[in-house]
Amino acid sequence: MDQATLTLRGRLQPRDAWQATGCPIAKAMDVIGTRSAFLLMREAFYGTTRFDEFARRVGVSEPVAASRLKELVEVGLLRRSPYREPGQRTRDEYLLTEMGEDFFPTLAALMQWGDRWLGRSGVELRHDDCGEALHVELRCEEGHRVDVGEIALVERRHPKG
Amino acid sequence: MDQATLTLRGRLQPRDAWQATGCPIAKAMDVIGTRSAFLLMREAFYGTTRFDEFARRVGVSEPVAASRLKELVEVGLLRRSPYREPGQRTRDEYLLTEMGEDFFPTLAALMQWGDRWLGRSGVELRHDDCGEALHVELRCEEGHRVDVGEIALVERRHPKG
DNA sequence: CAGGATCCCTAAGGATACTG
DNA sequence: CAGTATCCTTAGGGATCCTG
Repeated sequence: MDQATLTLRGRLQPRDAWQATGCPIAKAMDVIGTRSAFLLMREAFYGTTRFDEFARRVGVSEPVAASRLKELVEVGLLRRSPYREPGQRTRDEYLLTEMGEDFFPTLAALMQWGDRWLGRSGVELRHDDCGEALHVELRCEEGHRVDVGEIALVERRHPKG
Repeated sequence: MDQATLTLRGRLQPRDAWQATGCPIAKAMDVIGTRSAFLLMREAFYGTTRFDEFARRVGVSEPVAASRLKELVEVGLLRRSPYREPGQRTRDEYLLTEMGEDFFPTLAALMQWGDRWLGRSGVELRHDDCGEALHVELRCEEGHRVDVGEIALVERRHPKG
């Protein structure tokens, strides 16, 4: 029996427990479940704020960029903020909200996975201060690094966490 | 100027650097960019291995389950393994590969985000050993916890990392 | 520059029925 | 139980053209 085949198995009786409250992954994917939404969020983290930059860098058409950005604003991951360049009229730029910033670990995890399994890209994330490479990891409140094989899914203990 | 608006901004000159090698997020989303694929992977982590369990628990129709599972096997996140129940003929079950297991942090990150911003679900992940709640975090090789505001995107230094 | 309007194509996904 | 086949609807996304 392969260790890799035993992950979580049999220790997850309450795996239907969220049928009542809704699986958070399903809820998340309902809200930002498209490739273009993920890539627009990536761009937001890379500092892109202007409509046409989003469209160009992500490589989607303007109509797609427009509807995705609108959805991301409605959902609350981005917000519009007025700005004015000298001699120009006031326009809006798209900025990350706190909810949007908090989405970064998901992108980082996906980036890490893609880099490892779908071929290395030419860039990597590093810690500003010390210059060392970043990675995403699972830790418990006690600070232990947790491996995929050491995880249990349980009914939530503290309602307000 | 809102701190939340400054994330990564201006420190990401090489943000087009992967136009050559391909953005890992885009590659990942090309491979598993659908809601049903994410949810099927969730189920695989929860120990589901049988076709009809996948379809039922994820809440998708058999045709959708069939085509997604097939894609996930082709891509390499799942593999088929023969099993036999007493008195039954041999069948296949779907098991996580190493590539599939390595996808867990992405799901955990999405789960964490969804739980925080889209309403708490009734379940949570915990560390088997100590029983404490899990979370996803960003760390550098030096072991520092890294906040979203302290990240730089740079061209990769060590080609074989 | 920042979109909206329109048209078209393809992919995601549900429903039903059928097979080894 | 583990799918396939068929049909249908909707959503994602591209292309082109137009507007404030």
